[in-house]
Amino acid sequence: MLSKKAQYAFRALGHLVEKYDQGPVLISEIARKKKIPLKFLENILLELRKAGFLESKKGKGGGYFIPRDPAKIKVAEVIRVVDGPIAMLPCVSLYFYKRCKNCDEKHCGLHDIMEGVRDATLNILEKKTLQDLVI
Amino acid sequence: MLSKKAQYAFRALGHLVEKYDQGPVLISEIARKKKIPLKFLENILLELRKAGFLESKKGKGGGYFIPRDPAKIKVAEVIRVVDGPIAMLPCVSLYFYKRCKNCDEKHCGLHDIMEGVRDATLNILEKKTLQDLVI
DNA sequence: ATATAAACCTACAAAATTAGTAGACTAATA
DNA sequence: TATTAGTCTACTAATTTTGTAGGTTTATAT
Repeated sequence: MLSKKAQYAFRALGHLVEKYDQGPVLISEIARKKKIPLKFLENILLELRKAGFLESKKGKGGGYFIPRDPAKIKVAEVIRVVDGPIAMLPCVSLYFYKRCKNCDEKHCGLHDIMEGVRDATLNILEKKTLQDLVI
Repeated sequence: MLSKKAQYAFRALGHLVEKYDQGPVLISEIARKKKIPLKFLENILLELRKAGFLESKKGKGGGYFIPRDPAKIKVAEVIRVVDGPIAMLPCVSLYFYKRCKNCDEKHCGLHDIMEGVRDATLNILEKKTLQDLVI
């Protein structure tokens, strides 16, 4: 399951995609429109900005905006930044790999199964982008 | 990510698949061989038994065993019992569905994306069985 | 019968993670 | 220089995860 934080992040990003190229959007507007706790959203947007998915502008007329083509920002990337690993086991994660304690990956059936699941999942999430958030 | 509990569950089930049709296996043996905390494992096996994936026998010569063809018990079923939902969003879960608050599933891009992920994932996990845990 | 073996069961506790809040700080604009 | 709006750190509260304790029940062997 995606965390609430990740779900909020996608809701906010969806809003910003709709306002793409229309200048900065206030955090408070996003919070109100999308019913997201304001201070929580602040932290989330900050994190997304530090990861390069968003840019911001301070002071009057400021706010957040998507700084590049939303169709170039992959859903998989966003999940990794906000929630961490996508895979169902550490030992099959591409970006957060940790070897299994007490189990040999070469002879572990679960490992192989979850490798398959990871590939099937990433096959979708690496293709879908922020643009796909709005219909 | 699968919880530790689920990972332990699969490790234990793998051991029991290897001992399939060889009579009951002691919890303590599984715990020792698979390096799983004994009392935690007790609870896990109990849960698996109540879900019908295992049977047990008390007293001397007792223990746990798989009561039917391991190739008939799906990995997806086990995950649902131990960890709950497999889907990445409540609103696309088949067995643990909850509608989205503040978002219309008909016009939610994330919903559609995660529906695809769910299908791709289940396509694997509904086919793989306990038999696939051992290689 | 009785001792022993082994699973059963409930409840609890500790640790980790997630969700959300507070409040002072910095930068941009008017 | 007042106001607007994002930045940042740290904290708290809630929930979930990961275990543990300890007595109860049931089956077997002597």
